[in-house]
Amino acid sequence: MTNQTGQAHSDQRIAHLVNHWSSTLRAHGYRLTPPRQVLLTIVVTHPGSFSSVELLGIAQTHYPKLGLATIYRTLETFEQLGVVPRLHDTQGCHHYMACREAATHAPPLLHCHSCGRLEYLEGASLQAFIDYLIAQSDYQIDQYWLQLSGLCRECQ
Amino acid sequence: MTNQTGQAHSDQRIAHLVNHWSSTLRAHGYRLTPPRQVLLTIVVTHPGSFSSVELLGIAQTHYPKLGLATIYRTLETFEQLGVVPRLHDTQGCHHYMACREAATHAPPLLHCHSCGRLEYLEGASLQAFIDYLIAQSDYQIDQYWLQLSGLCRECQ
DNA sequence: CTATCTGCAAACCGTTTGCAGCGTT
DNA sequence: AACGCTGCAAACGGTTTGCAGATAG
Repeated sequence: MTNQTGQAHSDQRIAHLVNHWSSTLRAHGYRLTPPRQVLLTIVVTHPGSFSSVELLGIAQTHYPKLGLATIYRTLETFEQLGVVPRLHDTQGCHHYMACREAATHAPPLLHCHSCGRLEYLEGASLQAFIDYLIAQSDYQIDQYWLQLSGLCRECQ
Repeated sequence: MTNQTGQAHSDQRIAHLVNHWSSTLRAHGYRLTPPRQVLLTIVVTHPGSFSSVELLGIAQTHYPKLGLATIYRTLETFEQLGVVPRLHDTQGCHHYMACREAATHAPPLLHCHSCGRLEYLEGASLQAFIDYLIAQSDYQIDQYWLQLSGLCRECQ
């Protein structure tokens, strides 16, 4: 789906996303610096999840003097703007990330151990089920986290 | 449900759990040392989730010279034996824990921000739904994580 | 020109490990 | 009496922070 007919498509799509998020950055008063451009492009391009250090490695092939502190600071603003969700998340957790079109909250994720591929699970039945769970519990739920891990079709 | 008619019940239940897990420890060749007894009782008694440092604090009121290293080491064996599940977990994550009757894998959890209460979500519909999701995806799922956070009835 | 952003290096904080002595079995 | 377990303190690794110079707007 990505490599046979779709290379040009994919490039367009990436360019579109980079544009979109660049505008968002600007709209929120952030400057569009080289480090941010580099990181934005990587994050939008990268197919799987990655850690801060992996991201640093990739980024430095494009922009050698980039440092870890910038990775963390940038990732934080990206996360706030919805460019990137955090895996596991909340209270002291960290690590993997991946890109997405537009998000307010982290949707359920499918994650492959082997190749790092990361996909979003979407669909009415899922949301309906979560809603059902929330209704069933007498909790006032403000955030949930569902993540399934295993091997994707190709890695099996 | 816990405090009006149930105090004696609850005490019995706790004693039973402590016994049960003590036997399990012995059966696996672990010694029943004071630190382990103290930690086991706390973990079984404590209503909500807790971090390693919180656990240290509680434990030291019973056994002052207990150190953090022991907390971590004990928590690890407790986790392996199924005494305690880990919140968030996998690949570098850490933090909260809570007690449970018997477990092979972490079941879905309901977590209250405010009081730290932690409950297990169980029921056929949930498992059925997870199975459905797993079947739907073309992934070979070997682990999943579902956690809902919010305010419990009392804290709302 | 100014305020934001960056790289560098040091500080931090939760967790792990090495080791010598202690205590369960 | 022996071996597993513990406390202490040092090491570790990921993340954050302070600061002075660089640069987008």
